[in-house]
Amino acid sequence: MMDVEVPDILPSQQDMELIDILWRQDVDLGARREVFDRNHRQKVHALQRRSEQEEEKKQQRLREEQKALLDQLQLDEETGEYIPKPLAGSALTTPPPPPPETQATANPLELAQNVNFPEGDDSMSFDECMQLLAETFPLVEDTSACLDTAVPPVPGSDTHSLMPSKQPASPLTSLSPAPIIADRRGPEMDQAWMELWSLPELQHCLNLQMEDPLETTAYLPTSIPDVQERNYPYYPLSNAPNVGPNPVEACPPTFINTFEEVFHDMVAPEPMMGNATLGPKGFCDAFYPDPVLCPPEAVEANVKEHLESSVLPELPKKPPLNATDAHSHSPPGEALERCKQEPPAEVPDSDSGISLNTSPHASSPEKSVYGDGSFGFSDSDMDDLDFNPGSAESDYSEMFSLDFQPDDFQQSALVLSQAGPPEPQQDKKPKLHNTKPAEEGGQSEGPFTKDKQKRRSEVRLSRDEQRARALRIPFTVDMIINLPVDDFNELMSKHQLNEAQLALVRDIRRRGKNKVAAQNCRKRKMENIVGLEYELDSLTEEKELLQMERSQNGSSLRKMKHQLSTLYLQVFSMLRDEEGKPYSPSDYSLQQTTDGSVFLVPRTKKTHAKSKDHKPASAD
DNA sequence: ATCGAATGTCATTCT
DNA sequence: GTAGAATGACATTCG
Repeated sequence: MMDVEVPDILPSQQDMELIDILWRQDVDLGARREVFDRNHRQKVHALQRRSEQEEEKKQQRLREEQKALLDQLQLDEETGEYIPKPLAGSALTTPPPPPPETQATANPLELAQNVNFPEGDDSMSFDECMQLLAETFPLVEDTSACLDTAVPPVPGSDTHSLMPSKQPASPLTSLSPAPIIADRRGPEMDQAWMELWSLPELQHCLNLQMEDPLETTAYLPTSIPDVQERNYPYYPLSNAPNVGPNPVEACPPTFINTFEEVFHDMVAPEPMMGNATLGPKGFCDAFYPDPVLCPPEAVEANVKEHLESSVLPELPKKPPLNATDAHSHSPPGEALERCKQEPPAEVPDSDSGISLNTSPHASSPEKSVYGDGSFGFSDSDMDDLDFNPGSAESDYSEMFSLDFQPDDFQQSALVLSQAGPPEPQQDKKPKLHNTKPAEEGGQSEGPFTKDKQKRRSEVRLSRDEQRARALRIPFTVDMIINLPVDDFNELMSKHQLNEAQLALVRDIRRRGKNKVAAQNCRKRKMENIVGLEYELDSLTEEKELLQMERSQNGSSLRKMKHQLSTLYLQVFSMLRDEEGKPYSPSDYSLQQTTDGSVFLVPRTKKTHAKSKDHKPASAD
């Protein structure tokens, strides 16, 4: 890349005089001498020679860079967004997108700072530069604010510390020529930029970038603020804050000359694709970092241009009022807000009507026009509507005329959030088809692959919505399903619905209620299963406890029996008859009555013993 | 291609 | 008798 290191060997006096002569010529050409010191002049000289030698190299490299910039966009299939590809080793590799605006605004400053200047020699010129900025741009105060993103605010003469002379020459300097080139104002440059922006390739890239302008800002060429500041009087100078220290004063003229040559080479034969990665939002962000300062005409013009070039060709029959119109006819401030808030490419065929159930009232033109049109159609839904003659919607539609327009359709507009306002018959089909290209393009499907379940349930619901729309039923499905029977009947009586509509409404109500009932039933079933499982567990535990207790009782019983038998024999051995002989345990047994008395009963003659030997045992 | 889970829908019965 | 709830059975979708 550009070798801007100062050679260690100081030039001779003769060389310095020669360089001085050359330098005066440069001064006569408009360059400011105080910016440069002797080393700079030496660098200038060396760089001039190198630039001549490497001119061909640079051209080739720049072409490759342009190609690489085009390849920097990678479609994230998961989110459907274009995200930057990490380009390891490439000088154009920019920091990760997350705060794009910050990066975009900080880059010019970094570019200016990355130029390797001897510290201290440029402090004066930098102060002058800042002073010039302050005099030129009324909003120069914001410059410090912008600088805050990269370096701490340094007031007054301390601004020279902003020049990070310690930093090596950044490859960005050589690979981002535009910021420096743009500093060379002039009609030829204006013309070059005008031609650049009018190139079809650039517009094509703009269209691509409009798919996700938010990400695009990460690719904003660092030159954009300078470009719009200097070459487009159309844009106000209010964006000067993003410029930071004016590179034209902070940069050696050889840099400028070199890049100007390169720039001309780039602009003339082929478009500078590096800058072409601007989408409308990136366009707006780059040129008008402050939303208030962004001229809505610029946003509107770019949005229009994009929509006309990329979106509208896919909409053979544009609805009477589409998002483009809404944007175009809305106040400029709103247009800007939309420019910043929503990707324009998603507006016409956005499948985000997913949340139709959540907002019953259309609050914006986009919602009323497109939100109800998409209904979160899935491909299967589209097939049902368009290619499946046996589908319910088709049945209803074919059996009865779809020209039904309730008398109080306008009155019931408040309940048409889901069904949407009545549309002319011819608008339905094209609108349904319009949802296809975006889905097939993978742009709108990606984000929804994460939420398939939710999407699916809404798709289910949308089938009845489609049918209701097909028959021009002036109620929302929610109303049809959830209204109490009295209110529902009252609503039915208010509107003169034909037989098919009534049947559909009742079917919708039945299905809706049955759906809820099925959900409740399954929920109950699951709860029952869970409860039974819990009960089974508790019963199993109780059974184990009882078994344990039983075994303990058994062992205890055995122990007591053993003790009892021992005691029995002990007692029995103490008994003596009249002759003093012990009783035989095989012939007699001890029995105890309820009152506690113990009797000796002969075993063989139990029946008689009770009546005959009622004598208490003489236990000693 | 197959399987299982989740969900929607229909038919039937019960309240 | 009707509407709604409950539920089994089947279909559909999707991972």
